[in-house]
Amino acid sequence: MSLAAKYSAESVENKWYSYWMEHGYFHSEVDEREPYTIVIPPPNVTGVLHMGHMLNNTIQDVLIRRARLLGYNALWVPGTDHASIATEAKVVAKLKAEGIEKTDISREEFLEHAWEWTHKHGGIILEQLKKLGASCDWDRTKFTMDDDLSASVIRVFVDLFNKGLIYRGYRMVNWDPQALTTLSDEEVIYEEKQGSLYHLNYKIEGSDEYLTIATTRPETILGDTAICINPEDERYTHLKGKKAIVPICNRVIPIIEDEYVTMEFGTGCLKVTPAHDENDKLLGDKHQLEVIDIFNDDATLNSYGLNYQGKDRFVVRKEIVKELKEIGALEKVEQYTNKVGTSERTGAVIEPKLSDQWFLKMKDISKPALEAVLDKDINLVPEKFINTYRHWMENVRDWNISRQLWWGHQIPAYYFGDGKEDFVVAETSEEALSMAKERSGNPDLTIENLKQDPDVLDTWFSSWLWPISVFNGIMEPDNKDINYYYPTNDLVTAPEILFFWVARMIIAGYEYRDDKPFQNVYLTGIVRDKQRRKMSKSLGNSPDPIELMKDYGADGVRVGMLLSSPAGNDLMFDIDLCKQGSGFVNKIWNAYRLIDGWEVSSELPASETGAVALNWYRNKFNSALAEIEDHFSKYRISDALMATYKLIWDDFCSWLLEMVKPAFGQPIDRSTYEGVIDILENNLKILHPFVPFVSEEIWQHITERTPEEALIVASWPESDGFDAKLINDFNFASEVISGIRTIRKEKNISFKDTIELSVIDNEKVSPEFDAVIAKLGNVSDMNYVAAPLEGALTFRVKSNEYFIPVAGAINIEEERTKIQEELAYTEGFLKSVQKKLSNERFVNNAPEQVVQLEKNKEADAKAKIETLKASLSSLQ
RNA sequence: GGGCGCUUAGCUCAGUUGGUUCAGAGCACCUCGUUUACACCGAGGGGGUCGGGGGUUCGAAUCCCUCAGCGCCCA
Repeated sequence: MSLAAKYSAESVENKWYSYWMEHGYFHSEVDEREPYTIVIPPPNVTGVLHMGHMLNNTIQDVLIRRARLLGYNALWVPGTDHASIATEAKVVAKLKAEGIEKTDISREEFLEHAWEWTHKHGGIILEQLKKLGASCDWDRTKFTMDDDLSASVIRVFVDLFNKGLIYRGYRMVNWDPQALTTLSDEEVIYEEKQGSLYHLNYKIEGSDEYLTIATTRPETILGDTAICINPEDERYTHLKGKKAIVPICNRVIPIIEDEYVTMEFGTGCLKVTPAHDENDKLLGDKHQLEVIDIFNDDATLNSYGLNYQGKDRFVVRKEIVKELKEIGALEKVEQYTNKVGTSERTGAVIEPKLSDQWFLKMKDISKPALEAVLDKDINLVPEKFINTYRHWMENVRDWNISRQLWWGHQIPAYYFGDGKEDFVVAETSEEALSMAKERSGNPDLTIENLKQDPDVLDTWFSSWLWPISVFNGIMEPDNKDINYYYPTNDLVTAPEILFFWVARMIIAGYEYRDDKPFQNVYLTGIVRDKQRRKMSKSLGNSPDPIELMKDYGADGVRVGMLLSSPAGNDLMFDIDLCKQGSGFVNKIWNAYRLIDGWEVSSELPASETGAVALNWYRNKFNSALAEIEDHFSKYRISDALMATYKLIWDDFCSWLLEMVKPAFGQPIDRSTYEGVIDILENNLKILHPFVPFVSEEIWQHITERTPEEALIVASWPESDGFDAKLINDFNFASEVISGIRTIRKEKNISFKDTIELSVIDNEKVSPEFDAVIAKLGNVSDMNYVAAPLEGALTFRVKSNEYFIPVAGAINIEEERTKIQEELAYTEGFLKSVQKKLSNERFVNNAPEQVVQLEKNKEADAKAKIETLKASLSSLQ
């Protein structure tokens, strides 16, 4: 049966993925082997695969497949995240399209819709990962809102509350007026926006004088409760202790003094609006100022907005400026660029807002997590992220964990009265009831009297438990899975969520397991397009991964993704890389086609050239394997791939196969053939993590295999060392072959015509590869000679000189020029080496090795010069 | 404003504590070749004063200073 000249990816991929699934190779159970575990960074349940997923899941699959081959009990746990705000936004939008407002339905009804949506779209992304070849243990697929994971979240909340680490606070938070929820600091994106700086005049009470303040937000003057000046500012000394009148609302407010005010900025006068600016709030607290919130939750103005009540903040900004101008309170307007916080999810401009929220105290709980990374108990790859991590952890702020949403884990706090402190925290409502009875002293309380806090927890408050909760390690802290698989080995994720997620998982790990959640964190780059733009839906610059895999095959895309993705560096995605990937797959395929097409003869004696070639490749393979292992140990996945790529393409295909290839129409001897198959099998093993499909296809095509013999569960080849001299000798031979090829090309000697080759062997090279030289150079006779051959073309490798006699006259002038150029160059080189060697300080200070190397260079150059000179004189 | 990092061939990047083949790879490019696995091919080739300047050293892409440009994080 002859194989197709082009590898057909799609049918092969489906065939082997099903085969792997059927035989349960991805599934892991606790056994006596050493575990190797990865938990997937759970993608949003309703998301679809994008290039970032492609990259980090390809890396994870490479790691897990290699671990499987290395004999570990490899487990890759897949799953999805409920993505509170993102999913809720999608459901709200969907309902809206159907004419249903979230505000018109009950929480229960809304959640029904949300679950329906989740069941419909959830898992699409996991199906897409299968196309990529991801060898996850799908029997263990988890979702952050599964019953056991939800129970874990609630238990942790209650526990932290009981430890006094969770508190309720009236704090300034980032409010998204569109989603009507708070956001964590990390969910706020600061964008530079062109705005205006308005200079406004405030009348001084009891005088005709004015003072001028500068603000970017004139609508907030209605919430002003003070003017602040710097006590050192001599311009305003006379205003100390006086009062100012806010324009429009005519509120009389004190003029306070604080060093906080920068005298150089604006006018040196600051309006203080404690309800709408974090710094103003601090000032307000310090000076005990009144707090006036002028906004409704959707950022329209409330009754403090007077005639602007009910209008949106940006509308009011325009209108109020107009009114201020009319009443003469607008001094001037300047162009001003400032950074405005916007919501990562909705894009709305964030409004600082004071409200009751739940917080987690971070300072003490995060200490072990900081130390773990600084002490290298946990390795960040690349290391440059350690600094960033430390900076964040040393300045960590309390974590606002409540969100005004419905989709997520509802906060297990139950209110039994109207007072701010009239609540209890418990895992169940029954428990809450008995606690509430005790707290209130009212034994007649019923479940109906309890009102659970309507907020849900920040999504990250469930995903920070992920490496523990997927093994149910919170609810059953001593179960055999958590004891065996935890801590996990490698985490592969994007640097953008180093703090959101990675740092918090580390914190939770030490708090709940007293151990790190993972040993190594591999931070991938961000996938960008050729113009360095981040790939995004809105830009439409992101290729559809599924389409890519159709065009280039999953293996091709995997190789394409990995070819240029050093850890932590952004990767400029270029579709040509996938082309290169599928080209590589095709190359592997065709190498096998060649071997598969050979007729094998048991009668033929073992070929000597074949034996030499096989021996060389085994050594070369071992040396490459050592290099590949080294790259893997440093998480240099793309370098490991490139080393594999070159080994297969250059050494295996271009050299080995050409060396052992039988003449046209001739069979190959069995011994050589078996050697090639053995080598091919080892190649497939090291290829498998990168290109699982084509490697399994070929592996299974070589011979009939039982399920236990599948490539996916084969053994990673073991290196038994290599002979460096042998590899060097081969390199020398390959230079000779290159020399022959160059001459053939220069002189237009067809490869079909045999040549004779004579050599003056000054280097005393091992003749081991002479047969190889003869074969690949199409040399009929190879002679060792003592004197130059006259009338022959020449080339040199080191101090060896090679002669190829040709019919017809040699252009002596041309040959002389060529040799003279080589001579001039070598003499120049010798001079520079000798200069170095005659420098006493070099000889005395440099390590012996380095000096010896220079001496070797000198000797080599001298030998070569002699050869060249001899050639020249023979050309006289 | 504070912190971190980057700048090496046309592009994307290696270059490990300063010292092995006058600085490497892949891609791209140029030339030649349809030789019986593969044109998603083969053989060969060109291309960098390692961002600029200064310093330390026998020796610097590598260490130090400085200037310029770019990026990221935090405020």
